[in-house]
Amino acid sequence: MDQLLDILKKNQLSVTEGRKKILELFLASPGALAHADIEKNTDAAFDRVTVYRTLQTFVDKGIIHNIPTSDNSILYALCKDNCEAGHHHDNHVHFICDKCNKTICLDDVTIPEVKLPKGFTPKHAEMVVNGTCDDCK
Amino acid sequence: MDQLLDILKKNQLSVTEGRKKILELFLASPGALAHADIEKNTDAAFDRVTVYRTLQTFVDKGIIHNIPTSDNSILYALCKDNCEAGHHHDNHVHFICDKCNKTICLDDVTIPEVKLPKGFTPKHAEMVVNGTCDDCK
DNA sequence: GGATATTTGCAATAATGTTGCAAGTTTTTG
DNA sequence: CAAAAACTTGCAACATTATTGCAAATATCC
Repeated sequence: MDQLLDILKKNQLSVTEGRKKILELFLASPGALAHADIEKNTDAAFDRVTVYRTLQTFVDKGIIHNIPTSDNSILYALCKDNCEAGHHHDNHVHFICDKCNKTICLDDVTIPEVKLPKGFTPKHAEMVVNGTCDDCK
Repeated sequence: MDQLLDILKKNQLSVTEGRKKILELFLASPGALAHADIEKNTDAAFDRVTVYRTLQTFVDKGIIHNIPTSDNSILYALCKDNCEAGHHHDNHVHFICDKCNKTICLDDVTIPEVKLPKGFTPKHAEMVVNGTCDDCK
């Protein structure tokens, strides 16, 4: 309970039912959530628009980050503590299980550096691995 | 010209105006293309549906592959020769330039292996790097 | 508790993607 | 080379996903 308020206040956000509920979902979820998941899990108690705006707000504040997927659904997951507004540090690998379809943040697996061709300067990297997760092995 | 027919015939595809034109665009483009790019560059000569279906056909045949992006637009790029139907070998890094916004296949940069936690079995990996490209440095 | 600032829900709109089917093309085959 | 067969296209309708303006509701500040 406290954790919720803590996070919202730290980011200078008004404490509202929607934000509390959505943030709660993220804290309770082992993996990433899509917009659709959130609508389902809140029993459509909040307007679609509110969910969109809440997610956007959370991304802006650095509370969650989004994960690129090949099938092009937008997934969101909690950021680690060291993320700040507009400055994400989510340089960990994301894992998508082909069986249960869950997306999991492998917080301990950092994205390796790669040597780029001449002239290319990297700023940020994303890495997504597909396969079978621990639960489905 | 020949190259176009070659690719289509190799994949047992009927040679049609739409497929020729769209494939031509890919051959001429240094980077990846989005559905919207293709509609623009063909002056809407082909129906939206046709473009969707052509892209899907090309992906199925292994002529192009799609690239995941954080901002969730679907991008497509040509596969190297060793891709076959249903069996892609596009394990190279993709680079998105923050300045010119182009997406480039770094065919020579292969995605590094990563050590996953116990119980996780990898099957496929994607890697996307943001930054400044050779043209915009 | 009341003024101010923020957030929400609704309605309308836009963008994106999918499907069935008839008409049009391409390929095959005799 | 023409007719048949196979495939592809465009249209219409529909479904899903996302965005914006604005008034009503809610939260914050004093």
